[in-house]
Amino acid sequence: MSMDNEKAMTLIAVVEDEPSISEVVSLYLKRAGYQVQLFTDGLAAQEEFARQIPDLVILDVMLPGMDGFALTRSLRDRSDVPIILLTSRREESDRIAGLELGADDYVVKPFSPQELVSRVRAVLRRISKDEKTNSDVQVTFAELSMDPQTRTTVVRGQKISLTAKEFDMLHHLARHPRQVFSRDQLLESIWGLSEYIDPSTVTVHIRRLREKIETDPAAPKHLQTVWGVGYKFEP
Amino acid sequence: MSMDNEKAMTLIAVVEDEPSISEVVSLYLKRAGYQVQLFTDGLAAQEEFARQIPDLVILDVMLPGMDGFALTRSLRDRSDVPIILLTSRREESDRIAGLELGADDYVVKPFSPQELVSRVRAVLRRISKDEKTNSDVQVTFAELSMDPQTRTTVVRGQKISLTAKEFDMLHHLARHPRQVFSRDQLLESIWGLSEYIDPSTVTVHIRRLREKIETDPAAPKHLQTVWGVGYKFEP
DNA sequence: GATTTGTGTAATAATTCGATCATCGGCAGG
DNA sequence: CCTGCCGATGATCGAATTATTACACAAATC
Repeated sequence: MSMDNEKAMTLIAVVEDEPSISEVVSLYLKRAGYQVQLFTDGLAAQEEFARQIPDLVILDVMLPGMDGFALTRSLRDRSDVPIILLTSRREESDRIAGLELGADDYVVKPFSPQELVSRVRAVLRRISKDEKTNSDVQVTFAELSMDPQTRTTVVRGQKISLTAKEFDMLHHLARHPRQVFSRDQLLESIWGLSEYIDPSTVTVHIRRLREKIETDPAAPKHLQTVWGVGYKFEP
Repeated sequence: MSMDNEKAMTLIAVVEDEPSISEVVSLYLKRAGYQVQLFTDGLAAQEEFARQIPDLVILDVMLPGMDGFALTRSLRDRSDVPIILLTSRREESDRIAGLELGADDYVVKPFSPQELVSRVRAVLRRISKDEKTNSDVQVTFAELSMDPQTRTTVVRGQKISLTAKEFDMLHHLARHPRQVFSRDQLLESIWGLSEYIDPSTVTVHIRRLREKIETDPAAPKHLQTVWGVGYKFEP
């Protein structure tokens, strides 16, 4: 899980009166690295929003005090904060009404928390160039540049060829320079959870990458080992 | 295969009535280095859990005796043990229900045993990360700054290298400046409760840290001894 | 279908770490 | 002042972690 600073600073307000739902949602959002603020009724939320507007709002349409639509409208009067609506009805009309009022997305109950998290990511990315999750960002450093579009890699002016996995791994590390990743983290972000791969596989890939990009693979300058923790890319 | 102590000590309970499934699951988990405890019905599992709570529970939703949901609830009442549900239906509602009850992940049958192992690892990693709450807060003082993301430490403008344990310990102390910690407290927060370590080990680590961060290690300015009590970090 | 390339795993070697021990030095109460 | 703790120091040794190499099999290419 990539835990970037931007995310850690991202405050998400959840307005939902059913604790069973808000708890799970809160758990997943926190786990995804966001800060979460919970409200159980619309009026309380509105009061707080008058003080501070969060970076994203998740709103139940049906709320005590002040319903989601009204809150959406009142928020839109004052800001462009991204809004995601939770609707328990499958009514198309709800959807339309919500979107017309300025919501950015909506999720129909019952939903999986994971789906909600990905929508949050999508909206943030769309609205405020949240990028990150994007695997097609170009990386450019003094000695290394990678272009995911063409999947080409240039090291010290020399174009080199990387295999698929090698490219993905180096790209992931280079996109988060200096940040340390454990073998398991790398496995999860590059191979995913759908298959079990032995962590030592990461070790081997790192070694192969070193042979390709380091001037002295035995004393790596860029692909560094952090003992007992993992690996990191040092530009 | 990497056979670390942490894993060798990790006990996973599998509650599943179909032998064909539980056998394979058990085989793969053992191969991945975990200790496995098998149960074929919910009640038996619950009895055992009353005695000893394992490190992770894999639960079939459909069970004789006591179903997965009920067992999840009863477990959650007493502990935060990570739970992974096995569900044979693709029903969204099962997913939601399970997650609302506090399960950490779920796998839909039919699943590959490898995927299950991946998820086990992912859940365990997430949990152990959560436990080290605030373990990724940056600390910044006049003479010391530490960044857990990159695991780098800068003392008086000079980047120094700390080993894993050294970093964890200094970070813990620096995160709570001026607060005194006994050796036992430090052992518990940095090493955890799962293994017994001689308290004098802390002494040795403190000494090594002093050598690395103090201008005069014999007269420490930052890592101070509080006689008969413990140590503290003075900014 | 044969050959080349890519990938994961296993076995083995090389490091690094860190827990413990033994000993020394200093603080405090009698 | 002395003595009984507690902390500091230095060295050592086993264990855990990473590096390296070789190999098997799969997938892609010709």
